[in-house]
Amino acid sequence: MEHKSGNETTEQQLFCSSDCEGDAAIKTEEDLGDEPDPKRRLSESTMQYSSPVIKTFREPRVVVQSASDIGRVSDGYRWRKYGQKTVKGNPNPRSYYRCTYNGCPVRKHVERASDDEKSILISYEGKHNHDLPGPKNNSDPPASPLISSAMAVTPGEQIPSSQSLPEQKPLELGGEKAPESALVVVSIGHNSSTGEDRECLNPPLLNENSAAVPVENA
DNA sequence: CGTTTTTGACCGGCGC
DNA sequence: GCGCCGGTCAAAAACG
Repeated sequence: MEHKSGNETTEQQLFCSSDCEGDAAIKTEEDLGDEPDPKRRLSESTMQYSSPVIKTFREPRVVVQSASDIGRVSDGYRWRKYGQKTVKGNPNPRSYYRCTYNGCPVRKHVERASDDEKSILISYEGKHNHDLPGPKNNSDPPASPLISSAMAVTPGEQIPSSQSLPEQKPLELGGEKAPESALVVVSIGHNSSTGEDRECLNPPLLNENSAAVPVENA
C-alpha cells in the first residue's frame, strides 16, 4: 500500500482473532490476579497465544474502492468500530471495524482515498461465517453481493468455505510457496456526478464498473 | 439498559 | 539499538 509490506504484521493478529476468538482468551489477564492497572495489556496472555506454527498463510483480503459514502457501503453486516488511526500518506484517518456477529473474525478497514476524498477504500479481511443478520439490521440489501462477488473471483486456491467450515483453517505448514494472501481489489468507478449508489444494487459487480485485481502478496 | 462510538495508550514489527 | 508506524485493545461517554 502506501507503506511497507505490513502483511505479516496483520497476518499474525488475524490468526489470533480466529483462534482465540478474542474475548475468551483475553480474559486470561483477569485470571492471573488482581490487576490494579487494567490499562496495561498482557501481550503474553493475549496475542502471543496466536498460532505458534502457522504464520505463513493468510485469509484472502478484499479491497473495495468505492465512491459512495462510508455509511452507504455497508455490506449488510453489523460493524463495530474498534479504532481509528491516521496513517501516513493519507491526510484522512483510517477507521477499523469489526463484525459484531458472534464468532465472526471478519475485519474491515475503511479509509478515504488520499487521491479522491469522495472515494473510500475498504479492506475486508476474512470471511463471514454467518448469514446476514437480517431482521432489524437493515431494510435495504446494500452491497452484499458485491463482497461476495469479490470473494468469488479470488484467485486464492484455498479459500475456506465459510458456510461449510466455519472454524476451518487452511494451514499450509509445509507449503512455503502457498499464496500467503490473495488480495482482490474491487474498484468501483461510478460517476459521482450521478450521485447514485447503484453499484450496490448491481448483481454483476465485476464487470465494467468494478474491476477485480488479484494481487498476490508481493 | 444495551450497544456503539470515541480517544489514548501499548504492542509488535520493520527500517535505519 | 533506537525510532517510527500501523494496528488493536481498553475504558468511558454518548446515543437509541
